[in-house]
Amino acid sequence: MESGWCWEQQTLIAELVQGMELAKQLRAHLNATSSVESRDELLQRILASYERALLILNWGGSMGQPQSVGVSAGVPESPISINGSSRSDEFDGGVKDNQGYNEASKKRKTTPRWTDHVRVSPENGLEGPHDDGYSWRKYGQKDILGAKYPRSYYRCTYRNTQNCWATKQVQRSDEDPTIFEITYRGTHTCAHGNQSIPSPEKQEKKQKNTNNNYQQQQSQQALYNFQNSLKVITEDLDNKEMVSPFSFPSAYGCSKNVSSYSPSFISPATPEPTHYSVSPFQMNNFVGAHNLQHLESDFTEIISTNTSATNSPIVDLDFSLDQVELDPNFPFDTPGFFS
DNA sequence: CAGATTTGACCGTT
DNA sequence: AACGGTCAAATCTG
Repeated sequence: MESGWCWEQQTLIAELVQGMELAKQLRAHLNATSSVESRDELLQRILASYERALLILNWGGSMGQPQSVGVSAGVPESPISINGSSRSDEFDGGVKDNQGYNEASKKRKTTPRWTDHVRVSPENGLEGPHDDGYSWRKYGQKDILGAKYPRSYYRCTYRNTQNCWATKQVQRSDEDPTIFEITYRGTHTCAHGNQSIPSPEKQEKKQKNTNNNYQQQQSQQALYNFQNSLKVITEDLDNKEMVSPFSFPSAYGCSKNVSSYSPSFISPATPEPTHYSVSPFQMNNFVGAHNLQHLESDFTEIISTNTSATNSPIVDLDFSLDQVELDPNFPFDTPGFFS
């Protein structure tokens, strides 16, 4: 934690360089008779790479706030990403009592939180929020004041077995019942969730229909289709940090604290605002879930929707955000940085 | 029978 | 005191 920036610099450079390389590859593909898939993949990887780079810059630079946001959001489950729904980060956490005293007791308060809005199209036969690739277990439901529909509370199925404290709340929109507002809290530290990436939602669905078979098989295809069917609701992004809720990159790590969890994967982001995790795989994989429809969107949106990296095994590298600051001397002129 | 869901009670925060 | 979030016993499901 102490010497975090160095790593960030390296990561930033690495991300940008990677993006450049991928762009070159894509260019080559444009001439060749490569498949659309390969181009898409390259494209997504490029976007992901730049997104991570921006995240780094954003963190460092701005307002010096604990942008837990991004991180946290990062990946936990970013359903969003999958469908590209918007993520309105509202982390409540951090700043205030981020001093880090009693972690346990303040866990809730400091846990980053972000909200996704997912619209389910009737034609898809999906009645609830899509599945975000993780396994959730409902632990409560409550009628919320002023809300027409009750709010459902879910926690990771592996809370006990893998000490995964990710939770989410699902609330159906009053105005448009086809829209579900999903608020995620904490990030997954469990190893699951990846496998079944995007399957049509299952949790809410369970309550209504019961067919959750197709999870894994059609994951990819389903994901793609599902994405297109979901409507992204973007709420005043202006107010949001440009930080992507999701994952990111690699590097933050100058800090050593490599996760306290034993497994080789860990969550993309820990509940503590000052923690960030990094997944080596995310660098290359998470993009998969990103979707094309964002291509036309603006930068902000792209950034805010990222996601899915939820799947890959993750290495949790904790580090303190407080350490992250944009270094005025950052070597942007590093060779190869922009070429 | 194990695991998931339901639901009223309990607790912390505001 | 009200509200939101979580717990946990009862119940359901495969």
